Amino acid sequence: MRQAEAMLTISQLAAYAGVTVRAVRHYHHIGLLAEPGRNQSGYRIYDAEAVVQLIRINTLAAAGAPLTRVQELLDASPEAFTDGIEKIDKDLRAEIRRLQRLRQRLAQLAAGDHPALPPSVVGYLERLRSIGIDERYIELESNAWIMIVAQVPDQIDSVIADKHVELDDPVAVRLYQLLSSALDWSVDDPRLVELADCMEHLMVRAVEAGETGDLGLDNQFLDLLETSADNASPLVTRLRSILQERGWNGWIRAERTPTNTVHA
Amino acid sequence: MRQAEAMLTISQLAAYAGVTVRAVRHYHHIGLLAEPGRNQSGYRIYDAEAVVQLIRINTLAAAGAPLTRVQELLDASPEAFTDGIEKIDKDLRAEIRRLQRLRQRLAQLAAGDHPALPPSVVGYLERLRSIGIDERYIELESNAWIMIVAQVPDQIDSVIADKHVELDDPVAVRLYQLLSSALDWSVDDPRLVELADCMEHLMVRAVEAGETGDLGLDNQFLDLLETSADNASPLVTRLRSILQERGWNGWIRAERTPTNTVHA
DNA sequence: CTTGACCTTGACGCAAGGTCAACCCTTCAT
DNA sequence: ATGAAGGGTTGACCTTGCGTCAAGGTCAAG
Repeated sequence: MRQAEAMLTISQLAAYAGVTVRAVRHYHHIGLLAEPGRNQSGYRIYDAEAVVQLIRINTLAAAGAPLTRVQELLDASPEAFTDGIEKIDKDLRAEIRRLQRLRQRLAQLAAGDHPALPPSVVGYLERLRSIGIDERYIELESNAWIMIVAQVPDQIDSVIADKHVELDDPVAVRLYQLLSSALDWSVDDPRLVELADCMEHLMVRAVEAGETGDLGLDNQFLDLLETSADNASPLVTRLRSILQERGWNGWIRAERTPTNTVHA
Repeated sequence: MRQAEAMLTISQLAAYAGVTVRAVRHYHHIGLLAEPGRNQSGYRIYDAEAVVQLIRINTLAAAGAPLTRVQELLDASPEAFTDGIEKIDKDLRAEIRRLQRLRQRLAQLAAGDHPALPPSVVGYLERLRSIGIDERYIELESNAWIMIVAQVPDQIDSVIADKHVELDDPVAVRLYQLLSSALDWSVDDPRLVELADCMEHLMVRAVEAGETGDLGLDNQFLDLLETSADNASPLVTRLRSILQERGWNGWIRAERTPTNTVHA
Protein backbone atom coordinates (compact mmCIF):
# COMPACT_ATOMS: atom_id res chain seq x y z
CA MET A 1 0.00 0.00 0.00
CA ARG A 2 2.74 2.39 0.91
CA GLN A 3 4.61 1.04 -2.08
CA ALA A 4 1.67 1.64 -4.32
CA GLU A 5 1.43 5.27 -3.42
CA ALA A 6 4.97 5.87 -4.49
CA MET A 7 4.44 4.18 -7.81
CA LEU A 8 3.16 5.29 -11.17
CA THR A 9 0.80 3.72 -13.65
CA ILE A 10 1.81 3.43 -17.24
CA SER A 11 -0.14 6.48 -18.30
CA GLN A 12 1.37 8.60 -15.55
CA LEU A 13 4.79 7.43 -16.56
CA ALA A 14 4.11 8.10 -20.21
CA ALA A 15 2.67 11.53 -19.56
CA TYR A 16 5.63 12.54 -17.43
CA ALA A 17 8.14 11.47 -20.03
CA GLY A 18 6.11 12.98 -22.84
CA VAL A 19 5.49 9.78 -24.77
CA THR A 20 2.40 7.72 -25.49
CA VAL A 21 1.35 4.69 -23.51
CA ARG A 22 1.67 2.68 -26.69
CA ALA A 23 5.29 3.75 -27.05
CA VAL A 24 6.08 2.58 -23.53
CA ARG A 25 4.56 -0.80 -24.23
CA HIS A 26 6.48 -0.93 -27.47
CA TYR A 27 9.70 -0.29 -25.59
CA HIS A 28 8.86 -3.12 -23.22
CA HIS A 29 8.09 -5.35 -26.15
CA ILE A 30 11.46 -4.85 -27.78
CA GLY A 31 13.25 -5.04 -24.45
CA LEU A 32 14.37 -1.43 -24.49
CA LEU A 33 12.69 -0.62 -21.20
CA ALA A 34 12.63 -3.33 -18.56
CA GLU A 35 9.24 -4.71 -17.65
CA PRO A 36 8.41 -3.35 -14.20
CA GLY A 37 6.61 -5.17 -11.44
CA ARG A 38 2.86 -5.62 -11.48
CA ASN A 39 0.23 -4.96 -8.86
CA GLN A 40 -2.39 -7.53 -7.87
CA SER A 41 -4.52 -6.81 -10.92
CA GLY A 42 -1.67 -7.13 -13.33
CA TYR A 43 -1.14 -3.40 -13.87
CA ARG A 44 2.44 -2.36 -14.46
CA ILE A 45 3.79 -0.15 -11.68
CA TYR A 46 6.77 2.09 -12.24
CA ASP A 47 9.33 3.73 -10.00
CA ALA A 48 11.49 6.81 -10.46
CA GLU A 49 14.24 4.85 -12.12
CA ALA A 50 11.84 3.92 -14.90
CA VAL A 51 10.99 7.59 -15.36
CA VAL A 52 14.62 8.52 -15.69
CA GLN A 53 15.28 5.69 -18.09
CA LEU A 54 12.25 6.48 -20.21
CA ILE A 55 13.27 10.10 -20.47
CA ARG A 56 16.71 9.03 -21.58
CA ILE A 57 15.17 6.79 -24.20
CA ASN A 58 12.82 9.46 -25.39
CA THR A 59 15.55 12.04 -25.65
CA LEU A 60 17.77 9.80 -27.72
CA ALA A 61 14.92 8.52 -29.87
CA ALA A 62 13.58 12.02 -30.46
CA ALA A 63 17.05 13.00 -31.58
CA GLY A 64 16.70 10.50 -34.36
CA ALA A 65 18.60 7.53 -33.01
CA PRO A 66 17.06 4.19 -34.03
CA LEU A 67 15.79 2.28 -31.03
CA THR A 68 18.40 -0.43 -31.48
CA ARG A 69 21.07 2.25 -31.26
CA VAL A 70 19.38 3.65 -28.16
CA GLN A 71 19.54 0.19 -26.67
CA GLU A 72 23.25 -0.06 -27.37
CA LEU A 73 23.91 3.35 -25.89
CA LEU A 74 22.04 2.62 -22.70
CA ASP A 75 23.97 -0.60 -22.26
CA ALA A 76 27.29 1.01 -23.07
CA SER A 77 30.01 2.34 -20.83
CA PRO A 78 29.81 6.01 -19.83
CA GLU A 79 32.53 6.92 -22.31
CA ALA A 80 30.86 5.05 -25.14
CA PHE A 81 27.64 6.71 -24.09
CA THR A 82 28.97 10.24 -24.34
CA ASP A 83 30.74 9.31 -27.57
CA GLY A 84 27.46 8.06 -28.94
CA ILE A 85 25.70 11.22 -27.88
CA GLU A 86 28.33 13.27 -29.58
CA LYS A 87 27.74 11.33 -32.76
CA ILE A 88 24.01 11.84 -32.51
CA ASP A 89 24.55 15.51 -31.90
CA LYS A 90 26.72 15.69 -34.99
CA ASP A 91 23.98 14.06 -37.03
CA LEU A 92 21.53 16.46 -35.49
CA ARG A 93 23.56 19.45 -36.57
CA ALA A 94 23.80 17.99 -40.06
CA GLU A 95 20.06 17.47 -40.09
CA ILE A 96 19.48 21.06 -39.06
CA ARG A 97 21.68 22.28 -41.86
CA ARG A 98 19.87 20.00 -44.27
CA LEU A 99 16.53 21.45 -43.24
CA GLN A 100 17.86 24.96 -43.61
CA ARG A 101 19.07 24.26 -47.13
CA LEU A 102 15.72 22.69 -47.81
CA ARG A 103 13.98 25.88 -46.82
CA GLN A 104 15.87 27.66 -49.57
CA ARG A 105 14.87 25.05 -52.12
CA LEU A 106 11.28 25.39 -50.98
CA ALA A 107 11.45 29.14 -51.41
CA GLN A 108 12.69 28.64 -54.96
CA LEU A 109 9.88 26.19 -55.61
CA ALA A 110 7.35 28.70 -54.35
CA ALA A 111 8.91 31.41 -56.50
CA GLY A 112 8.41 29.16 -59.52
CA ASP A 113 12.12 28.95 -60.23
CA HIS A 114 13.34 26.10 -62.31
CA PRO A 115 14.89 23.77 -59.85
CA ALA A 116 18.09 21.83 -60.07
CA LEU A 117 19.80 23.31 -63.02
CA PRO A 118 23.42 24.07 -62.18
CA PRO A 119 24.26 27.75 -61.67
CA SER A 120 26.20 27.94 -64.93
CA VAL A 121 23.13 26.90 -66.91
CA VAL A 122 20.88 29.22 -64.95
CA GLY A 123 23.31 32.02 -65.78
CA TYR A 124 23.18 31.15 -69.43
CA LEU A 125 19.38 31.17 -69.45
CA GLU A 126 19.53 34.53 -67.70
CA ARG A 127 21.64 35.83 -70.50
CA LEU A 128 19.14 34.60 -73.07
CA ARG A 129 16.42 36.33 -71.11
CA SER A 130 18.44 39.54 -71.04
CA ILE A 131 18.67 39.66 -74.83
CA GLY A 132 14.92 39.54 -75.06
CA ILE A 133 14.25 35.88 -75.70
CA ASP A 134 10.67 34.76 -75.27
CA GLU A 135 9.92 32.91 -72.04
CA ARG A 136 8.46 30.00 -73.98
CA TYR A 137 11.68 29.53 -75.85
CA ILE A 138 13.61 29.73 -72.58
CA GLU A 139 11.38 26.94 -71.36
CA LEU A 140 12.35 24.80 -74.35
CA GLU A 141 16.01 25.53 -73.73
CA SER A 142 15.62 24.81 -70.07
CA ASN A 143 14.17 21.40 -70.74
CA ALA A 144 16.89 20.65 -73.24
CA TRP A 145 19.56 21.59 -70.73
CA ILE A 146 18.01 19.38 -68.11
CA MET A 147 18.45 16.40 -70.39
CA ILE A 148 21.99 17.36 -71.17
CA VAL A 149 22.96 17.83 -67.58
CA ALA A 150 21.32 14.53 -66.74
CA GLN A 151 23.49 12.75 -69.25
CA VAL A 152 26.82 14.53 -68.86
CA PRO A 153 26.79 16.47 -65.60
CA ASP A 154 30.55 16.93 -65.43
CA GLN A 155 31.16 18.56 -68.79
CA ILE A 156 28.34 21.03 -68.45
CA ASP A 157 30.34 24.04 -67.29
CA SER A 158 32.71 23.93 -70.23
CA VAL A 159 29.81 23.51 -72.63
CA ILE A 160 28.13 26.54 -71.17
CA ALA A 161 31.35 28.49 -71.46
CA ASP A 162 31.34 27.71 -75.18
CA LYS A 163 27.77 28.89 -75.45
CA HIS A 164 28.70 32.19 -73.85
CA VAL A 165 31.47 32.63 -76.42
CA GLU A 166 28.95 31.87 -79.13
CA LEU A 167 26.68 34.60 -77.82
CA ASP A 168 29.46 37.15 -78.12
CA ASP A 169 28.73 37.05 -81.84
CA PRO A 170 25.87 39.46 -82.59
CA VAL A 171 24.71 37.13 -85.32
CA ALA A 172 24.13 34.42 -82.73
CA VAL A 173 22.15 36.83 -80.63
CA ARG A 174 20.08 37.71 -83.63
CA LEU A 175 19.57 34.02 -84.37
CA TYR A 176 18.19 33.30 -80.93
CA GLN A 177 15.92 36.31 -81.11
CA LEU A 178 14.57 35.09 -84.41
CA LEU A 179 14.17 31.54 -83.14
CA SER A 180 12.31 32.85 -80.16
CA SER A 181 9.91 34.98 -82.12
CA ALA A 182 9.51 32.21 -84.68
CA LEU A 183 7.23 30.50 -82.20
CA ASP A 184 4.52 32.85 -83.41
CA TRP A 185 5.28 32.91 -87.10
CA SER A 186 3.04 31.46 -89.72
CA VAL A 187 4.47 28.83 -92.05
CA ASP A 188 5.38 31.27 -94.79
CA ASP A 189 6.85 34.06 -92.71
CA PRO A 190 9.52 35.89 -94.76
CA ARG A 191 11.79 36.34 -91.74
CA LEU A 192 12.68 32.69 -92.06
CA VAL A 193 15.17 33.67 -94.72
CA GLU A 194 16.99 35.95 -92.31
CA LEU A 195 17.01 33.13 -89.83
CA ALA A 196 18.58 30.84 -92.37
CA ASP A 197 21.16 33.54 -93.13
CA CYS A 198 22.13 33.73 -89.50
CA MET A 199 22.48 29.99 -89.29
CA GLU A 200 24.57 29.78 -92.38
CA HIS A 201 26.80 32.55 -91.12
CA LEU A 202 27.37 30.72 -87.85
CA MET A 203 27.95 27.41 -89.53
CA VAL A 204 30.54 28.87 -91.82
CA ARG A 205 32.31 30.40 -88.88
CA ALA A 206 32.22 27.12 -87.05
CA VAL A 207 33.74 25.25 -89.95
CA GLU A 208 36.42 27.93 -90.32
CA ALA A 209 37.23 27.74 -86.63
CA GLY A 210 37.80 24.03 -87.10
CA GLU A 211 34.96 23.11 -84.83
CA THR A 212 34.21 19.65 -85.98
CA GLY A 213 31.22 19.41 -83.72
CA ASP A 214 32.79 16.32 -82.33
CA LEU A 215 32.13 16.96 -78.72
CA GLY A 216 29.69 14.11 -78.89
CA LEU A 217 27.53 15.77 -76.44
CA ASP A 218 27.10 18.94 -78.32
CA ASN A 219 25.76 16.75 -81.07
CA GLN A 220 23.34 15.27 -78.64
CA PHE A 221 22.23 18.72 -77.74
CA LEU A 222 21.69 19.66 -81.34
CA ASP A 223 19.80 16.49 -82.01
CA LEU A 224 17.64 17.41 -79.18
CA LEU A 225 16.92 20.91 -80.31
CA GLU A 226 16.24 19.52 -83.71
CA THR A 227 13.79 17.02 -82.32
CA SER A 228 11.85 19.48 -80.25
CA ALA A 229 11.84 21.98 -83.08
CA ASP A 230 10.65 19.33 -85.49
CA ASN A 231 7.80 18.53 -83.23
CA ALA A 232 7.09 22.18 -82.63
CA SER A 233 6.45 23.58 -86.06
CA PRO A 234 6.33 22.98 -89.78
CA LEU A 235 8.55 26.05 -90.11
CA VAL A 236 11.42 23.73 -89.45
CA THR A 237 10.70 21.72 -92.55
CA ARG A 238 10.91 24.86 -94.62
CA LEU A 239 14.10 25.93 -92.88
CA ARG A 240 15.66 22.59 -93.54
CA SER A 241 14.89 22.74 -97.22
CA ILE A 242 16.21 26.30 -97.52
CA LEU A 243 19.51 25.20 -96.03
CA GLN A 244 19.62 22.14 -98.20
CA GLU A 245 19.21 24.29 -101.29
CA ARG A 246 22.30 26.17 -100.17
CA GLY A 247 24.22 22.94 -99.86
CA TRP A 248 23.96 22.30 -96.09
CA ASN A 249 23.36 18.72 -95.22
CA GLY A 250 22.72 18.31 -91.50
CA TRP A 251 20.55 21.01 -90.16
CA ILE A 252 22.42 22.66 -87.36
CA ARG A 253 25.39 20.38 -87.54
CA ALA A 254 28.20 21.93 -89.51
CA GLU A 255 28.74 19.72 -92.51
CA ARG A 256 28.14 20.90 -96.00
CA THR A 257 28.02 18.25 -98.66
CA PRO A 258 29.25 14.72 -99.12
CA THR A 259 32.26 16.20 -100.96
CA ASN A 260 33.71 18.36 -98.19
CA THR A 261 32.67 16.38 -95.17
CA VAL A 262 34.26 17.68 -92.02
CA HIS A 263 34.34 14.56 -89.94
CA ALA A 264 34.26 10.93 -90.78
CA MET B 1 16.20 7.02 -82.40
CA ARG B 2 16.42 10.75 -82.16
CA GLN B 3 13.77 10.56 -79.49
CA ALA B 4 15.71 7.98 -77.56
CA GLU B 5 18.80 10.10 -77.37
CA ALA B 6 16.89 12.85 -75.68
CA MET B 7 15.41 10.54 -73.10
CA LEU B 8 16.54 9.20 -69.76
CA THR B 9 16.42 5.78 -68.18
CA ILE B 10 15.02 5.39 -64.73
CA SER B 11 18.43 5.31 -63.09
CA GLN B 12 19.55 8.45 -64.89
CA LEU B 13 16.38 10.17 -63.83
CA ALA B 14 16.77 9.02 -60.25
CA ALA B 15 20.41 10.01 -60.07
CA TYR B 16 19.66 13.47 -61.41
CA ALA B 17 16.89 14.08 -58.91
CA GLY B 18 18.88 12.57 -56.08
CA VAL B 19 16.49 9.74 -55.26
CA THR B 20 16.71 5.98 -55.58
CA VAL B 21 15.29 4.02 -58.46
CA ARG B 22 13.06 2.24 -56.00
CA ALA B 23 11.62 5.54 -54.87
CA VAL B 24 10.76 6.50 -58.44
CA ARG B 25 8.98 3.22 -58.96
CA HIS B 26 7.19 3.72 -55.68
CA TYR B 27 5.99 7.11 -56.86
CA HIS B 28 4.70 5.51 -60.03
CA HIS B 29 3.01 2.83 -57.99
CA ILE B 30 1.06 5.27 -55.87
CA GLY B 31 0.30 7.48 -58.83
CA LEU B 32 2.40 10.38 -57.63
CA LEU B 33 4.55 10.46 -60.74
CA ALA B 34 2.91 9.60 -64.06
CA GLU B 35 4.11 6.42 -65.75
CA PRO B 36 6.19 7.50 -68.73
CA GLY B 37 6.35 5.80 -72.10
CA ARG B 38 8.38 2.67 -72.67
CA ASN B 39 10.90 1.75 -75.30
CA GLN B 40 10.77 -1.46 -77.31
CA SER B 41 12.21 -3.52 -74.51
CA GLY B 42 9.81 -2.23 -71.95
CA TYR B 43 12.20 0.19 -70.27
CA ARG B 44 10.67 3.38 -68.96
CA ILE B 45 11.94 6.46 -70.77
CA TYR B 46 11.68 9.90 -69.23
CA ASP B 47 11.70 13.44 -70.54
CA ALA B 48 12.64 16.74 -68.94
CA GLU B 49 9.18 17.27 -67.58
CA ALA B 50 9.52 14.12 -65.49
CA VAL B 51 12.81 15.41 -64.12
CA VAL B 52 11.22 18.67 -63.07
CA GLN B 53 8.28 16.90 -61.52
CA LEU B 54 10.44 14.42 -59.66
CA ILE B 55 12.58 17.20 -58.24
CA ARG B 56 9.45 18.96 -57.06
CA ILE B 57 8.27 15.76 -55.41
CA ASN B 58 11.61 15.10 -53.83
CA THR B 59 11.89 18.62 -52.48
CA LEU B 60 8.49 18.49 -50.87
CA ALA B 61 8.94 14.97 -49.55
CA ALA B 62 12.39 15.74 -48.17
CA ALA B 63 10.83 18.68 -46.37
CA GLY B 64 8.69 16.21 -44.49
CA ALA B 65 5.43 16.40 -46.39
CA PRO B 66 3.64 13.05 -46.59
CA LEU B 67 3.39 11.83 -50.16
CA THR B 68 -0.38 12.18 -50.15
CA ARG B 69 0.08 15.82 -49.25
CA VAL B 70 2.68 16.18 -52.01
CA GLN B 71 0.12 14.75 -54.39
CA GLU B 72 -2.47 17.29 -53.31
CA LEU B 73 -0.02 20.15 -53.66
CA LEU B 74 1.06 19.18 -57.14
CA ASP B 75 -2.55 18.96 -58.23
CA ALA B 76 -3.49 22.23 -56.56
CA SER B 77 -3.82 25.72 -57.94
CA PRO B 78 -0.72 27.91 -57.85
CA GLU B 79 -2.08 29.85 -54.88
CA ALA B 80 -2.90 26.69 -52.96
CA PHE B 81 0.53 25.44 -53.91
CA THR B 82 2.38 28.41 -52.46
CA ASP B 83 0.11 28.34 -49.43
CA GLY B 84 0.97 24.70 -48.92
CA ILE B 85 4.66 25.42 -49.26
CA GLU B 86 4.34 28.17 -46.71
CA LYS B 87 2.75 25.70 -44.32
CA ILE B 88 5.49 23.17 -44.91
CA ASP B 89 8.08 25.84 -44.35
CA LYS B 90 6.43 26.75 -41.08
CA ASP B 91 6.58 23.14 -39.97
CA LEU B 92 10.17 23.05 -41.09
CA ARG B 93 11.06 26.02 -38.94
CA ALA B 94 9.31 24.41 -36.00
CA GLU B 95 11.23 21.20 -36.61
CA ILE B 96 14.49 23.09 -36.68
CA ARG B 97 13.68 24.71 -33.36
CA ARG B 98 12.72 21.31 -31.93
CA LEU B 99 16.04 19.86 -32.98
CA GLN B 100 17.88 22.78 -31.47
CA ARG B 101 16.12 22.31 -28.16
CA LEU B 102 16.91 18.64 -28.41
CA ARG B 103 20.58 19.39 -28.72
CA GLN B 104 20.42 21.08 -25.34
CA ARG B 105 18.69 18.08 -23.78
CA LEU B 106 21.33 15.85 -25.29
CA ALA B 107 24.07 17.98 -23.81
CA GLN B 108 22.43 17.64 -20.39
CA LEU B 109 22.21 13.89 -20.87
CA ALA B 110 25.88 13.71 -21.74
CA ALA B 111 26.71 15.85 -18.73
CA GLY B 112 24.89 13.35 -16.55
CA ASP B 113 22.35 15.88 -15.38
CA HIS B 114 19.15 14.60 -13.96
CA PRO B 115 16.68 15.14 -16.69
CA ALA B 116 13.22 16.50 -16.56
CA LEU B 117 12.87 17.80 -13.08
CA PRO B 118 11.31 21.27 -13.10
CA PRO B 119 13.69 24.15 -12.37
CA SER B 120 12.19 24.77 -8.94
CA VAL B 121 13.04 21.24 -7.84
CA VAL B 122 16.48 21.43 -9.35
CA GLY B 123 17.03 24.64 -7.39
CA TYR B 124 15.93 22.95 -4.21
CA LEU B 125 18.30 20.07 -4.76
CA GLU B 126 21.04 22.59 -5.41
CA ARG B 127 20.33 24.12 -2.05
CA LEU B 128 20.61 20.74 -0.36
CA ARG B 129 23.91 20.24 -2.12
CA SER B 130 25.10 23.62 -0.93
CA ILE B 131 24.53 22.73 2.72
CA GLY B 132 26.77 19.72 2.35
CA ILE B 133 24.28 16.95 1.77
CA ASP B 134 25.72 13.71 0.46
CA GLU B 135 25.20 13.04 -3.23
CA ARG B 136 23.62 9.66 -2.47
CA TYR B 137 20.98 11.33 -0.36
CA ILE B 138 20.39 13.88 -3.09
CA GLU B 139 19.79 10.96 -5.41
CA LEU B 140 17.15 9.58 -3.05
CA GLU B 141 15.50 12.99 -2.86
CA SER B 142 15.70 13.38 -6.60
CA ASN B 143 13.89 10.11 -7.18
CA ALA B 144 11.28 11.03 -4.61
CA TRP B 145 10.67 14.35 -6.31
CA ILE B 146 10.31 12.69 -9.66
CA MET B 147 7.45 10.65 -8.28
CA ILE B 148 5.85 13.69 -6.74
CA VAL B 149 6.10 15.76 -9.87
CA ALA B 150 4.70 12.86 -11.85
CA GLN B 151 1.63 12.78 -9.66
CA VAL B 152 0.98 16.47 -9.03
CA PRO B 153 2.93 18.50 -11.53
CA ASP B 154 0.98 21.71 -11.01
CA GLN B 155 1.39 22.11 -7.26
CA ILE B 156 5.07 21.45 -7.32
CA ASP B 157 6.30 25.04 -7.22
CA SER B 158 4.35 25.92 -4.11
CA VAL B 159 5.50 22.75 -2.39
CA ILE B 160 9.08 23.61 -3.17
CA ALA B 161 8.52 27.12 -1.83
CA ASP B 162 7.40 25.55 1.48
CA LYS B 163 10.49 23.40 1.53
CA HIS B 164 12.66 26.46 1.13
CA VAL B 165 10.92 28.07 4.10
CA GLU B 166 11.53 24.90 6.06
CA LEU B 167 15.24 25.09 5.28
CA ASP B 168 15.40 28.60 6.75
CA ASP B 169 15.25 26.85 10.10
CA PRO B 170 18.79 25.79 11.11
CA VAL B 171 17.35 22.76 12.80
CA ALA B 172 15.97 21.56 9.50
CA VAL B 173 19.36 22.07 7.91
CA ARG B 174 20.92 20.05 10.69
CA LEU B 175 18.30 17.34 10.22
CA TYR B 176 19.10 16.92 6.55
CA GLN B 177 22.80 16.85 7.25
CA LEU B 178 22.26 14.11 9.80
CA LEU B 179 19.96 12.16 7.48
CA SER B 180 22.54 12.39 4.79
CA SER B 181 25.43 11.18 6.91
CA ALA B 182 23.19 8.51 8.44
CA LEU B 183 23.63 6.56 5.24
CA ASP B 184 26.97 5.46 6.67
CA TRP B 185 26.01 4.94 10.29
CA SER B 186 25.93 1.60 11.97
CA VAL B 187 22.70 0.49 13.63
CA ASP B 188 23.62 1.73 17.07
CA ASP B 189 25.13 5.09 16.15
CA PRO B 190 24.58 7.53 19.05
CA ARG B 191 23.93 10.47 16.71
CA LEU B 192 20.55 8.96 16.04
CA VAL B 193 19.36 10.62 19.21
CA GLU B 194 20.30 14.05 17.92
CA LEU B 195 18.48 13.20 14.74
CA ALA B 196 15.40 12.32 16.69
CA ASP B 197 15.71 15.60 18.59
CA CYS B 198 15.76 17.56 15.38
CA MET B 199 12.73 15.77 14.13
CA GLU B 200 10.81 16.31 17.29
CA HIS B 201 11.68 19.99 17.25
CA LEU B 202 10.41 20.37 13.72
CA MET B 203 7.29 18.40 14.41
CA VAL B 204 6.44 20.51 17.39
CA ARG B 205 6.91 23.65 15.32
CA ALA B 206 4.74 22.23 12.61
CA VAL B 207 1.93 21.47 15.00
CA GLU B 208 2.22 24.91 16.58
CA ALA B 209 2.12 26.58 13.19
CA GLY B 210 -1.13 24.76 12.56
CA GLU B 211 0.25 22.80 9.72
CA THR B 212 -2.11 19.94 9.54
CA GLY B 213 -0.07 18.24 6.88
CA ASP B 214 -3.24 18.10 4.91
CA LEU B 215 -1.81 18.96 1.54
CA GLY B 216 -2.51 15.38 0.63
CA LEU B 217 0.49 15.41 -1.50
CA ASP B 218 2.90 16.35 1.18
CA ASN B 219 1.66 13.24 2.92
CA GLN B 220 2.39 11.25 -0.15
CA PHE B 221 5.84 12.65 -0.14
CA LEU B 222 6.38 11.74 3.44
CA ASP B 223 5.06 8.27 2.89
CA LEU B 224 7.53 7.99 0.18
CA LEU B 225 10.49 9.10 2.18
CA GLU B 226 9.33 6.76 4.86
CA THR B 227 9.16 3.87 2.49
CA SER B 228 12.55 4.40 0.96
CA ALA B 229 14.08 4.96 4.35
CA ASP B 230 12.44 1.81 5.64
CA ASN B 231 13.96 -0.12 2.84
CA ALA B 232 17.26 1.60 3.23
CA SER B 233 18.26 0.83 6.75
CA PRO B 234 17.38 -0.74 10.10
CA LEU B 235 18.31 2.61 11.64
CA VAL B 236 14.84 3.69 10.74
CA THR B 237 13.31 1.06 12.94
CA ARG B 238 15.28 2.38 15.86
CA LEU B 239 14.36 5.95 15.04
CA ARG B 240 10.74 5.04 14.89
CA SER B 241 10.79 3.42 18.28
CA ILE B 242 12.65 6.36 19.85
CA LEU B 243 9.96 8.70 18.63
CA GLN B 244 7.21 6.39 19.75
CA GLU B 245 8.68 6.37 23.25
CA ARG B 246 8.35 10.13 23.22
CA GLY B 247 4.69 9.84 22.26
CA TRP B 248 4.91 10.41 18.48
CA ASN B 249 2.69 8.23 16.45
CA GLY B 250 3.28 8.64 12.75
CA TRP B 251 6.91 8.94 11.97
CA ILE B 252 7.43 12.13 10.10
CA ARG B 253 3.83 13.07 10.00
CA ALA B 254 2.97 15.49 12.71
CA GLU B 255 0.49 13.74 14.91
CA ARG B 256 1.22 12.86 18.49
CA THR B 257 -1.17 10.38 19.99
CA PRO B 258 -4.65 9.09 19.29
CA THR B 259 -5.92 11.76 21.70
CA ASN B 260 -4.73 14.91 19.90
CA THR B 261 -5.02 13.76 16.32
CA VAL B 262 -4.55 16.64 13.94
CA HIS B 263 -6.61 15.53 11.01
CA ALA B 264 -9.55 13.22 10.69
C1' DC C 1 -24.55 -0.86 -9.35
C1' DT C 2 -23.54 1.26 -13.18
C1' DT C 3 -20.67 4.40 -15.62
C1' DG C 4 -16.48 5.93 -17.54
C1' DA C 5 -11.75 6.01 -17.35
C1' DC C 6 -7.82 2.97 -16.88
C1' DC C 7 -5.40 -1.27 -17.53
C1' DT C 8 -4.29 -5.89 -20.07
C1' DT C 9 -2.83 -8.78 -24.41
C1' DG C 10 -3.08 -9.52 -29.25
C1' DA C 11 -3.33 -8.45 -33.78
C1' DC C 12 -3.46 -5.72 -37.89
C1' DG C 13 -2.34 -1.23 -40.42
C1' DC C 14 0.65 2.52 -42.16
C1' DA C 15 4.35 5.30 -44.62
C1' DA C 16 8.17 5.18 -47.53
C1' DG C 17 10.61 2.76 -49.24
C1' DG C 18 14.74 -1.52 -48.78
C1' DT C 19 15.71 -5.86 -50.25
C1' DC C 20 15.37 -10.17 -52.46
C1' DA C 21 13.96 -13.21 -56.44
C1' DA C 22 13.54 -14.38 -61.03
C1' DC C 23 13.70 -12.88 -65.30
C1' DC C 24 14.71 -10.01 -69.79
C1' DC C 25 18.02 -6.51 -72.58
C1' DT C 26 22.24 -4.76 -74.09
C1' DT C 27 26.95 -4.32 -74.45
C1' DC C 28 31.59 -5.31 -74.32
C1' DA C 29 35.73 -7.94 -73.94
C1' DT C 30 37.28 -12.24 -75.10
C1' DA D 1 29.70 -15.57 -80.78
C1' DT D 2 29.64 -15.92 -76.35
C1' DG D 3 29.29 -15.28 -71.83
C1' DA D 4 29.67 -12.22 -67.98
C1' DA D 5 28.50 -7.67 -66.37
C1' DG D 6 25.40 -4.42 -65.65
C1' DG D 7 21.32 -2.23 -66.92
C1' DG D 8 16.03 -2.94 -66.78
C1' DT D 9 11.18 -5.34 -65.48
C1' DT D 10 7.52 -7.07 -62.05
C1' DG D 11 6.23 -9.02 -57.68
C1' DA D 12 6.36 -9.90 -53.06
C1' DC D 13 7.96 -9.76 -48.49
C1' DC D 14 10.76 -6.99 -44.76
C1' DT D 15 11.54 -2.87 -41.80
C1' DT D 16 10.64 1.00 -38.11
C1' DG D 17 8.04 2.98 -34.75
C1' DC D 18 4.51 3.10 -33.39
C1' DG D 19 -1.38 4.03 -34.22
C1' DT D 20 -5.46 1.77 -33.85
C1' DC D 21 -8.90 -1.44 -33.01
C1' DA D 22 -10.76 -5.59 -30.40
C1' DA D 23 -12.10 -7.81 -26.43
C1' DG D 24 -11.99 -7.81 -22.31
C1' DG D 25 -10.56 -7.05 -16.67
C1' DT D 26 -10.13 -3.12 -12.88
C1' DC D 27 -11.16 0.84 -10.25
C1' DA D 28 -13.05 5.21 -8.28
C1' DA D 29 -17.18 7.89 -8.17
C1' DG D 30 -21.99 9.00 -8.25
